[in-house]
Amino acid sequence: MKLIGLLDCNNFFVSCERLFRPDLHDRPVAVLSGNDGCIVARSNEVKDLGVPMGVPHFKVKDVLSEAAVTCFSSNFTLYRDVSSRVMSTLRELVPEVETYSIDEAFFVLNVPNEEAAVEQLRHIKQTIEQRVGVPVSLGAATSKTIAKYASEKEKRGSGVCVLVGKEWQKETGTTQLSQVWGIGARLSERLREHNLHTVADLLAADRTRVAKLFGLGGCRLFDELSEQPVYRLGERNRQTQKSIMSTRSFKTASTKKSVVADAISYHVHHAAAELRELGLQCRYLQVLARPNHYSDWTLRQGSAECTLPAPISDTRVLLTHAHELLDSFFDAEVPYKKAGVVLGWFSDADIAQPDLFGESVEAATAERVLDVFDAINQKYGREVITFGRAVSAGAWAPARELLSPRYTTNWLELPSVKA
DNA sequence: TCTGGGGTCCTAGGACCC
DNA sequence: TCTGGGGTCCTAGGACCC
Repeated sequence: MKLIGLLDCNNFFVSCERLFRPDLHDRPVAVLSGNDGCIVARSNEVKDLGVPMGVPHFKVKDVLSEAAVTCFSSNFTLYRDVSSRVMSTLRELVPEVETYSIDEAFFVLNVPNEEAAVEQLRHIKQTIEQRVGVPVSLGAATSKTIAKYASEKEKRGSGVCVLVGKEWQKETGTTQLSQVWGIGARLSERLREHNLHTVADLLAADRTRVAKLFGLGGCRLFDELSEQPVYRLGERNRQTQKSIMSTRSFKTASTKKSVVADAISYHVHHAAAELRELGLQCRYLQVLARPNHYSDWTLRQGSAECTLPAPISDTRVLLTHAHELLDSFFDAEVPYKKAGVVLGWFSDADIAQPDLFGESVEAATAERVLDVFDAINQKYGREVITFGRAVSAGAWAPARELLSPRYTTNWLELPSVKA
């Protein structure tokens, strides 16, 4: 039988932090979002305290300090590196892998029967935990949606779970629809209004009625949960990505144009570097700046976009356009709290059509400048050199006061071991 | 004082056309 | 009484995910 498996790293960001802080292994640990704003990862100890996911840090500060919780600012450099170790290990063990997020991957499981599937999952779990050191949970089923549920089910138990046929049927009566992948707050409320609470309730309903009430998404859900898989495994890698976004909230709001402009410059540098790293060029640029989401200024947000005459990845050209766009909507009355850029409409840099009237000598020089530019920044850390002002610290830069070292990707921050 | 950042996909509604 | 109808394309916004 051919099953779909799901690998999920438990409390991933917390586990990454613990990897280099063994003293925190059975201690409560939490990781904060950018700007140290929200809780985005919790160890089991913190979950048991009743601290919800995504809650603003300031709301639970007292609870956290009372329980002596160790908090970290998010350290994506570290998490990305650990993630790639997990994924490459998984790739050695199974034929087909789809990286779904930084801490999850779907994969194909070819096994003679369910017992063998459980065995195989155990083997994957053991290998990853031994080689990489972060705890993982695995699920397998006929469809992605059920596999996802299976991986959650034994998270605190054996860590592996296969749900096929009768085993899955047994679950449906007690599985709340709100727990199902793809059903968020809105949809689960609408389902409740129609007296649909558990998976069994939904499966007992008439499919055409479900289609009418809940559209395409409802149909897919219905099929996935009836073991009629809709979503296939597909390599959704970075080459097929459709947009690159770089945005960030400021530490404090600002009405100054120079501050917002600095932020925009920084984000253009950041997004363009990523674009080149992927070997892509873009034809779409959007610039946005918005006030605090929770203030009276909510409706005064601005954004502007443009289509570029030819596909590019040159930071300097993007900077020019970005600042023109900012000029077009910037409003000196508004206290901006967040700014960013979005790049889109990608094409491959190798096969991209050059501008019909572009001067090829200039283009070749530009390319060499950018190669050197990227090489220097890669060697000495991001944004060591920039085109014009692109300050990564200052009035707009977010707070990251509890950051851990980049243990695995920066020579200066390697952990030292004393014998 | 203090509420993330980066994505994808679907839908409804308007514009336009014949 | 009776206001065409149906198709396509585009876009903004919503919902969801991690």
